[in-house]
Amino acid sequence: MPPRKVTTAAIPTRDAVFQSAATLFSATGFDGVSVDDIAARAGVNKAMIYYHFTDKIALYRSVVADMLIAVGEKVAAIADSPLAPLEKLDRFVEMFVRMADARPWFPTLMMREISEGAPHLDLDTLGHIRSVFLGFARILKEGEAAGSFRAIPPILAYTSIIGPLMMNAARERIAEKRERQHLPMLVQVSHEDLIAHGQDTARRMLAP
Amino acid sequence: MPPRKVTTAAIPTRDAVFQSAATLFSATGFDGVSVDDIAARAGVNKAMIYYHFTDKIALYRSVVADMLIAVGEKVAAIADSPLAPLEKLDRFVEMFVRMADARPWFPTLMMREISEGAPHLDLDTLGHIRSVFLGFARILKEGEAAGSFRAIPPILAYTSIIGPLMMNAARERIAEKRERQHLPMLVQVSHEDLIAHGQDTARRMLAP
DNA sequence: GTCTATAAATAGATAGAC
DNA sequence: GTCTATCTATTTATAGAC
Repeated sequence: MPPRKVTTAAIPTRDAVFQSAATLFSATGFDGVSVDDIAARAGVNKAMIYYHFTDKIALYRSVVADMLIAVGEKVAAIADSPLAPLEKLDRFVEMFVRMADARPWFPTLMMREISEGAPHLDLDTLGHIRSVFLGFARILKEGEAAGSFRAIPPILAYTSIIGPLMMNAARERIAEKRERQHLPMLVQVSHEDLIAHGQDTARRMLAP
Repeated sequence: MPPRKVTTAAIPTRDAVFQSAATLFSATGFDGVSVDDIAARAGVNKAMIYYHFTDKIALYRSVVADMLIAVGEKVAAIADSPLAPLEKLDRFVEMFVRMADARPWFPTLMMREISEGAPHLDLDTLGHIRSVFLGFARILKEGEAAGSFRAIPPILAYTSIIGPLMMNAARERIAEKRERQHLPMLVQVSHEDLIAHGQDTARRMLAP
């Protein structure tokens, strides 16, 4: 199956709006961003947003769906691969950190939606979220059956792994912001260290 | 030192506003709540909010400060206690879950602030956040010196422990919301299970 | 596809009577 | 301390010219 793309790659104005929206929504959330802000940052006229997208919430959902579909496909690919469960676990952690690096708005945006009870997401989008979790749960189940992992409620294992990764990614966004504002820096953690720590913690948590 | 209280216990209107604000801000964030909403839920007139608090952001900050000061004091008490480092770690996890139970808005509100880069918090409030972290770091350092814990960057240990706890607390709020809306329920995790899991994961992560 | 202008609703905040 | 009424600014969204 070819990777599904929500953003079609040849509509410059639409893409500019999409990128601007993704950045701004992640920085201040759905209510914290005005359509004027998005248009200004994209360098396009506000009316163009309503031409290319239905309305503000549709634009927001397309940003979220784009991320979730991409992550869901990667998780499924890892779960379906012929790797050993322990290796799949490592790949899952690494994939998550890399994804957050490639789409810096992903962790902050998801953290906010989770903390709000996902009021801006429709059932389709919630289905994408569930797909990511189900892919992870498959890895867990396989490892448990193989005796590589001990039995843990999947939701606890899931939040224990992605919770820290999301918080650290969000911290990174804060650090960038502080740098721009010339405030005292926070302690920085490299992506390699974060991956190694996440993998190590996950393995320790799931060791029989 | 007696526990400092931000809410003075004998001003009914002010307290009603405070409680209403705490609930609503945690549900939809600073921008997602209108002063009208807060007044309506508190059953008081909107003008009273501006009488008892300076403005919307001052009200928000007093809600956040109230939570952070309480948590900071509890962490400091644990760090200062004569317990062994491993016991302190257990107490820290338990305290965090109980606090989230007593103040259901705390984890969601903090998750949102973190994910937004804390744009609504002043330096005083950020200092309270830092106090909580520093209390935890003291426990970590003591355990490291005693040979009970291996060396881990404190910020990684911190996010690895509170990240999952916050995500699960936020999940609980979502579950309540779905129940009210008669949607299919999410898997529930009891507080006791959550505490046990958090303690176990923390011990495994820090084992030498 | 892109722009200007504007409608319609809602937000935070305050003045002033009681 | 509490309420009514209102001011001002901002927001989402659209109509219509080009």
